[in-house]
Amino acid sequence: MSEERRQAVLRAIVEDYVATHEPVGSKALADSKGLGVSSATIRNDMAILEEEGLIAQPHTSAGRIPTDAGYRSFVDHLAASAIPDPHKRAIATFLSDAVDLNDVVERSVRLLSQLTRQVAVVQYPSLRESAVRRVELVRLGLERALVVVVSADARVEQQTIPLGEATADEAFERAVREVNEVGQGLSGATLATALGAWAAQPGQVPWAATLADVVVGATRAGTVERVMFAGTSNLARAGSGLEADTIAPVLDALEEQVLLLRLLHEMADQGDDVSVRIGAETHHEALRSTSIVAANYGRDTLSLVGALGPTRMDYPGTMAAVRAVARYLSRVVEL
Amino acid sequence: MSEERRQAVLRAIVEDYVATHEPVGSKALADSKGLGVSSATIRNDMAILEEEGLIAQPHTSAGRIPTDAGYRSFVDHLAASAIPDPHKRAIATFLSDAVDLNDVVERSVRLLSQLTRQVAVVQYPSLRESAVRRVELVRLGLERALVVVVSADARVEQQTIPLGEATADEAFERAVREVNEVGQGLSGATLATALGAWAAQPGQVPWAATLADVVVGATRAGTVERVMFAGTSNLARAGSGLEADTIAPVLDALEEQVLLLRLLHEMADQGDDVSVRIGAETHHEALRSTSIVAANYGRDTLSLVGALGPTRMDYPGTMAAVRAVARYLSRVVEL
DNA sequence: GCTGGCACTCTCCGTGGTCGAGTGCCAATA
DNA sequence: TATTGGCACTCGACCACGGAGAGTGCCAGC
Repeated sequence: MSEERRQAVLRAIVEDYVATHEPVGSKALADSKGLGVSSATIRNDMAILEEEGLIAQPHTSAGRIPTDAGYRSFVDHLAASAIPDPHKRAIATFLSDAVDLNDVVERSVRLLSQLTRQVAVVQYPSLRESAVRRVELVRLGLERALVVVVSADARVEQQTIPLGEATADEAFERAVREVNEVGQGLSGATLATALGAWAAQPGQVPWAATLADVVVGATRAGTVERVMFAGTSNLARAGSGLEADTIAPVLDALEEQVLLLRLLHEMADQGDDVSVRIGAETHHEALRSTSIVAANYGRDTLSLVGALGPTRMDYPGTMAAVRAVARYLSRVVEL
Repeated sequence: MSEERRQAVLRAIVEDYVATHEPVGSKALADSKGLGVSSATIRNDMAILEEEGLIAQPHTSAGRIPTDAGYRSFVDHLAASAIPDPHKRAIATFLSDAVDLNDVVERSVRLLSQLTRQVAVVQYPSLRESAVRRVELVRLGLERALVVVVSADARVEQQTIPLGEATADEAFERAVREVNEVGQGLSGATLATALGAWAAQPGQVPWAATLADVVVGATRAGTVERVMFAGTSNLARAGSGLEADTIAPVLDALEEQVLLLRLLHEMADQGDDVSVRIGAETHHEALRSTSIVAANYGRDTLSLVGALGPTRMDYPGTMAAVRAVARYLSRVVEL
């Protein structure tokens, strides 16, 4: 009753079930896979695996299917597999001529959804703290203005602020000029104190403090967090294996980006190369029958890419694709 | 055999079918709705409506369901209904404290999806032609740079350009300064000729023409067209009435924004208050069993908001909600 | 510790029969 | 002429039944 063989049986069950979407029986396993033992032996192993909670039968006298714990064990015993060559080429082609950060993210997410046939998720790279390059103010009506902050690492942030009351043109222009003079090239605490001092000057426009806050906020690390996703149709596609009524909550969870972000962050904190959450491990009711494979890319640990699909997914393939895309994204972003 | 009564019968069929999602028979109609005639009469009317192609029976001896043409007739004979008060209040609350254009769009789309229980779509307001306010260039590595164009009407566009070869810092800075001097405050053809002349000057950096193009492009009308959507889960929700296998193509169509944009534009061109495309009228295979209700908002005809759902949708309600959101959006955008 | 065999238990699927909603048509009526 | 009540008919939905087949657990033998 070798421990090894039982792992092999589990692996075989997972692979077969993922491929066929049908409970797998002892006989079929003994025949097709080259385990070299009879179906009776496999039945014994199955009984033990079931006691350990790794597999289950949907109803008496049906084949077995892996439980969440079973998938977990399967994934944990998985050796990193190579990235298929066609994928490599696809990635290189797809991402090579992106115009824009936005474009890179968009292409990545589409590509990943195609490679994995799952829902792909990419989190926008969040800022490292960076210096102010230029601040622009544009009037919107009498009492509002749009602040545009261009930072040294080529990010653009925009936000509107209330002016409180009508401000004369000269005062308006002067404020813009001064903010640029004071803030340009500064970042972090230095920037905050410099702009704070400026805003506190007597005779300053009343909205100076607000403006200062916005500029400081725009250059701080991690201000903007957005996720983009693609391939939601893969959830609904025939053979995804998700029940019709479980799809709606998943779509909701995706649109509720906050939820997804928190989850991705938790996963990133584990710091592995690629990390996997299976079924209930996501700690979200809506994602109970889905799994997420995620990896971070770039230098900091805040940039994330992942794929989401039914727990019954092709883990090795998905992990390889996520790893590959993460790697290429790193290369592009770290330029 | 009054023409009027037949319309009433059709209306009753549509309303009943939308409510129950089940084929409606002559007896049920005669009983519940106050048509004041017997079921036999209704049967006669139904026979005529069926000849006209407005209703059909899924199989012999079942009730009738409206065809696409039936919905069309129903919608065409519809009087504009009032916007329910709770909706009015919801809209006012939801949109009042938006920070940002992006924020307005995002809130609108979420709101509309909640009000209609359909997929909501909002197209970003596209630019009217506008003047250059400021151009910024940020180096990205040796051979690429990010161009940021802030235009007079507070839009920010960014794009990267190749520099072709390493450019000295002074030349780089000079180019930025000159572009701002030449372009600032100009728009349209004037801007194009001015920047064209500048780029053609002898001794100019090799990427001057590219830069000029980007700046001109960024201020042209209709450069950026994006749609944002929300409520995709409504497609999958129980009782949406869509078959599981028709959902995937719809999700694909949504992600393929180009397709959706073209369709919305066609609808806008009809110029009605609210326009409706039913089933095959969308001219897209994937949207064959869905309908779209759309309206434009703002001054120009390029800004669009709409709701997409199964052909069997609550047209009066959806139309009212779309109209309401469009109206409020107009108010916000036209500030 | 592995294997073959056997009895048992399920689900799946096709059959056949009943039920009832809904129809079309027709003759009678206002 | 339009409407109505009545009647025979059709066809899908539902249910019960039963056989087939896949898969299991257990046990005795190697």
